[in-house]
Amino acid sequence: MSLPHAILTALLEKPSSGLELTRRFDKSIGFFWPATHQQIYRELGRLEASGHIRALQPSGPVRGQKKEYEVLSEGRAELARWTAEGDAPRAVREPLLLRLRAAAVVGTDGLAAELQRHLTLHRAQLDDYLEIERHDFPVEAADGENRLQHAVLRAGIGLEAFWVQWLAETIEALPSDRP
Amino acid sequence: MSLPHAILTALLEKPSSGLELTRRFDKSIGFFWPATHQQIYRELGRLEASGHIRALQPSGPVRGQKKEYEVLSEGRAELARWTAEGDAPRAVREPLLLRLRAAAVVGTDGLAAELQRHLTLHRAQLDDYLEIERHDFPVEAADGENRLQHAVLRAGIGLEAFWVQWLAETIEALPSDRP
DNA sequence: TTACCCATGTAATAAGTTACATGATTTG
DNA sequence: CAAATCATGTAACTTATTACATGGGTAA
Repeated sequence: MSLPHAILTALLEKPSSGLELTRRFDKSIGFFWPATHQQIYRELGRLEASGHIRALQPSGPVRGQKKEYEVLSEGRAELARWTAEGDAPRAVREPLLLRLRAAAVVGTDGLAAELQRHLTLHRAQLDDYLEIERHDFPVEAADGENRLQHAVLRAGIGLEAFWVQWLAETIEALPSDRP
Repeated sequence: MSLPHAILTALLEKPSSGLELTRRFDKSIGFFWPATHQQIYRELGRLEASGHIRALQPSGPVRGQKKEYEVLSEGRAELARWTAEGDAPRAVREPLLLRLRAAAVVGTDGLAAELQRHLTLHRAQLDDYLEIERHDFPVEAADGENRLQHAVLRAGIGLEAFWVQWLAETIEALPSDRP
């Protein structure tokens, strides 16, 4: 039940249409909770039906017409409630790790290339995050209003840095490297 | 499509019944791909139907009777195929990070306690992993047959260590800490 | 013999993915 | 006006979660 709350957060930061939300997800909240435009439209419909948000232009819902949404007080209350709520940390669910376990049984063919490919991807993502940090959280304005957003970005940076390091180590230690 | 391959890997390591698989998932493969017994039974049924595995006791499938499965050569081939296959790294999807973003908008009530709770959980998981490492991968037998399994465990250790550090930093920097 | 655990399963729901459909607006 | 793009949606399918059902064995 996280997607509706991710959407409420995004809409509180700035009222938007479905497609605008999709774009913003692709480069912000979606780093930690990806969603396609189909999911977002479906969820916007539900949030509107439950009175958490409303469309700004009350004109007839014509297909192909942009529809902006804003959060109502009920939506804000629901988001505050959810924010204080607790849950267990999410498990990892990374298929690459399963592939390593499988490779221990059926052989490591193709594994080195796959690890290398992931390393490249994670390095690129890490660079993206660091660029965002340089741009949005410059050192001279350290820790102002947006301490929380910065903490979230730091999590992304830390996770990518971990993967980069682990992949490099694991590639190094792979049997095929030592004939 | 990872669960069937996780099950094939587990069954190759050791033929098991559904409930035994569930138990083993809870303390091994399931760290990186959790599954409930319902998921596992369903998937075992599919794998049997598609000829990848077979039940050992061919007696009538009586409800409540233990049923052991083993992997057939088709299943091993399928697992090898999948292992060499590639896919994109999984996104993070951690609701706690969404809560931080939400808290930046609706307030940080309850957030510190939740971060503290996660810190405790991640510390415990890290300790569990380190204990497993001490037990299963002692330094004197460094890097033998099970280099790959060790790499997977190292990933778990690295991820938990990251969360412990990030949570400690973030709790420290939380506004409510400085009145 | 009741209660508990082992073991396998069904059903319903929610969430996520993939493919496709449709209208409006801009641009060559 | 044809093609591309913006924008909103439907439909079908797969995966994951939650709750419940059923039967067998064992021990208080």
